[in-house]
Amino acid sequence: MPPPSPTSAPSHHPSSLTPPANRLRHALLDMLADKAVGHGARLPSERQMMASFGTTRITLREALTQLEAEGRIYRENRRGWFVSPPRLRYDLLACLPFREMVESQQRRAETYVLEATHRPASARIAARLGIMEGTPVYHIVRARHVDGRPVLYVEHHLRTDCFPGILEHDLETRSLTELYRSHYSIRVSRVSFELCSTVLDERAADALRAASGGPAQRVTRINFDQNGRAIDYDDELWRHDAIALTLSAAPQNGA
Amino acid sequence: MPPPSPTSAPSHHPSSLTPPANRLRHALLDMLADKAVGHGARLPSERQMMASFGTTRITLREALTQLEAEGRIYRENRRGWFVSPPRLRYDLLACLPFREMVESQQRRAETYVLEATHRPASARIAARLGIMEGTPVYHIVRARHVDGRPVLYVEHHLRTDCFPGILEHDLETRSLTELYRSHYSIRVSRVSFELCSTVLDERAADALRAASGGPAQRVTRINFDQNGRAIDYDDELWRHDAIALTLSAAPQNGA
DNA sequence: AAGTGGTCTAGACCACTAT
DNA sequence: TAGTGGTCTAGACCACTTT
Repeated sequence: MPPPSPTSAPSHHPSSLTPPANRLRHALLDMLADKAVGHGARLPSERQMMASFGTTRITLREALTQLEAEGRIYRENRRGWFVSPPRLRYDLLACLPFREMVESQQRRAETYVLEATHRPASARIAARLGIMEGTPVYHIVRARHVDGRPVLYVEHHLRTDCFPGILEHDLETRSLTELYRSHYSIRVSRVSFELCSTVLDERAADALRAASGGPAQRVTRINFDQNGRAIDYDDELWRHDAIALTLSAAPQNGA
Repeated sequence: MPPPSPTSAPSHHPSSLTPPANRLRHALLDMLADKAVGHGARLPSERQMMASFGTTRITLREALTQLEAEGRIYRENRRGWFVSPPRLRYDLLACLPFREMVESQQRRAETYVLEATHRPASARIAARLGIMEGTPVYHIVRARHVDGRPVLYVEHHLRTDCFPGILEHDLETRSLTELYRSHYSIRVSRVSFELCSTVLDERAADALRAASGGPAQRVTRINFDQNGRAIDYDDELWRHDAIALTLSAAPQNGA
């Protein structure tokens, strides 16, 4: 690879066909692949990379942002750039508790409760749960880590009439669906998802040590019990490079 | 916090508490909401906005890129910025043909065939179809538009032994699954998805009048017939602001 | 031909993290 | 306190789209 020609006299280097940003991207890809930069490893500082690749901050950052969008690297707010670990596979219909899902893939799970209160249901939440606006619902907010990296910010909204006193339980260790079954005799018999790609809002970004506005995958989910009643509504925001959603089922068309 | 006095005498405007980029974002949001800028409407040119908001090109572009990531606006390559129409709802298990899905939401569908050939299966494709690497497969590439906007780039890979001569049919008007049934007596009885957020590669970007590297939602799909045999493998790249994936089913856990 | 977005240069200051 | 990423300024040239 040619030395990063210093400012003047770029002369006749062979590889100067591709524009700088793209060359930069490939150079970075080489760095990710060739070296022993394992998953989660930190990249050199931007100023170091700037110097070693001979570019501007802005151009470098564009290349980094591109790789971030591709899901190959990620950043922690004001802390630097890191190599993305392989995506966690999230089987939507397996409905495994988070810990089991993570551990079955030989990875380590942690959960932190950020909030566990009740509050009146907003219009949106009430609509999804089929209750009156203003009815109290339990509001549980958690951050979940994989191998020490915070990747998921969830807000759960539970019908209080279904789960009286559920906030008293240990919500960092136990799975909600397991509590539903063991303490309230409620089983989830149908789930309804909506998925779309967005960005992290400030609260989520905060919990994930990310920059607000970073790329995210939203997974919202409504759980129904054996009587077809909506019992809770979850709003999940994942760091977009951290998961691959999977799904296998029979199609439901009448044809 | 001292007002971020922008160079020359902007005087004493009240809203100078928030940093410029965020103020800009809100100003743009106002523009999207307040005015009669309907879905698909074009935004003013960057230089115009630069002037009217009193910022730099780079700062402006950052705000625009942010709104793009949020799915509120999108860009067409070198043509400008546009207001995103509402997301198309894509029910993964309904398995409706594209045209029906779109038209049932009161929108207009168009399909263009970009390629219809056969070629030896790559290792990845062979693995997904359960065939030997190098076995020929049909390769169909299509671009699909909603209300005149290209939003989906798909590559289909079909087992040639299942669908001899399928390339002779009209692939712009007819749905593949309908052809499977009517001409080959093959029904899709199971589907398997993998979803993740990525970026548009050059070919997809080209077909979607987008910039390569723009945000995208990948949906890959394997269809199985009534005998459990993988019959085709689709790789879909959507403009990420164009869809919301939905899904409703019974969970599959044994518990 | 004019105007647009895409890309790039060469700096700067600030808030925050790490030491 | 030194170094980091986050943000911003003030320009420039090019390829492409549109008129």
